[in-house]
Amino acid sequence: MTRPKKIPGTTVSRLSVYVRALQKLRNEGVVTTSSEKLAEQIGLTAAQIRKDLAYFGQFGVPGRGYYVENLHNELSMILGINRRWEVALAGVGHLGYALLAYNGFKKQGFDVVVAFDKDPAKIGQTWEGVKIYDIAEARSVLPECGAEIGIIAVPAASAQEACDALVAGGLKSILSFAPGRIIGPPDVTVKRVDLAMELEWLSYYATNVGERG
Amino acid sequence: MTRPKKIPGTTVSRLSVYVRALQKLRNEGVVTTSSEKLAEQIGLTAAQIRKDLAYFGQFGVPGRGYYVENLHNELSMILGINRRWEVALAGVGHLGYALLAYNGFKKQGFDVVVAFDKDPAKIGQTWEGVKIYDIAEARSVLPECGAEIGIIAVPAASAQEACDALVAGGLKSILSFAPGRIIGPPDVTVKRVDLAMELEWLSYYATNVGERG
DNA sequence: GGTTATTTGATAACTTTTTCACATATTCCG
DNA sequence: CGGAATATGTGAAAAAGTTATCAAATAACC
Repeated sequence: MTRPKKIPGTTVSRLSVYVRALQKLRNEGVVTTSSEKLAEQIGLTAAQIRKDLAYFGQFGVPGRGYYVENLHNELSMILGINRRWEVALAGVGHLGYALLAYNGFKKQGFDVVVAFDKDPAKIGQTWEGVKIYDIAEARSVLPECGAEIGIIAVPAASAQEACDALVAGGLKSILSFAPGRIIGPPDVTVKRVDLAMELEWLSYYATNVGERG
Repeated sequence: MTRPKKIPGTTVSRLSVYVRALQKLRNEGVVTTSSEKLAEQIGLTAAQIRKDLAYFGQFGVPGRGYYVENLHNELSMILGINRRWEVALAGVGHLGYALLAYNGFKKQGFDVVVAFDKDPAKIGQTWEGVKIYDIAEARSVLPECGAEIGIIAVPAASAQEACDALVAGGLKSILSFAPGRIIGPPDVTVKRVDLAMELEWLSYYATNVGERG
């Protein structure tokens, strides 16, 4: 019903930014804002914001702007973050543990409820209230614990295996921190974050000064 | 000299992907490849790859393709990763420690050589061979240790302060993992990675099934 | 050594995304 | 209650980015 046109991925990304900005305003007790003010707060253009919102409906009041609380609720609903998401974590190395303990996830409604690893020394333990299972058990464990999103934080060499295991457990949304390509079935969304690549981006702009900044 | 046109950011991002793919081929002993083969390996179109490369020069041989080693070297040079980068880390919490210990950075030539924190219990210690200083000392410590890139892994509330400290120490390239906007001087490049936002992206596509995947 | 098969690099066509501009709707204020 | 001010939503224009096409260049083969 809320899908008359195809939504650009860039718009979806910005939706998160809008929600954050609105969260901040809401905490500060601000009742209304405008595309102009939001744009300045975020560092975008007002037209961009209005265009993005227009994909999903009409949320503003001409002459007045947007009601912060209302817009925040609407966008949260669109993003699907007006609820709690249970998350499964594959890989409890340094990075995995950091993600397990990361408050930013909980704060946004993402709860790691189960973890997997290959290391026998870790399997069976409970870290930060989260029990660690053998990744080979993902298929049987996952359906019971309600997790819908998976995070892969294993070394590149095991990433595809971890992905396969999570998919076998029924997950359809996966965020991978492993370098390298991971291939899943067409009905599974895999999003990658490559930390080293982000640094390479900086390296480029530091090397070719003047291109930007 | 290698800057006749303005390079799209998307192209720069893909450059990293190309370098990774070429690294892999090189390790496998492959001598030549083609835009077609690379495209299939990566999951792009051949035209896209040729277009991207065309921004920087001519690297291929008609009728033959690209010499893997040569192209890898050329692109590494363009990205500025044909050298070692020394990195300063602000924030040695869970995430900071994970980044400190992350092998993926070292593998790509990024070396964390110094760390900062506010916690008196950590200041003065050495973790993973990296000494931890008071963030307030960044201004004096940084110029001596040669770091050119900074990574911010502190809570959102301290992020701007950490950024200011790194900038005061002379850094011009900063990667921030803190949620929220960070503002630096115009000559400083700040790149953000917001982990929770990546999950929200998944949340959107999981909620609005059919939009993608 | 010439002919055929490849594959590039460049240009053109197309698509997507962003910006602009304004008519329209609503509030605010006297 | 009416007029001025404000800010939305949208259609059109501009810009950016992607895909398709093809002539030119090189290599492989006979």
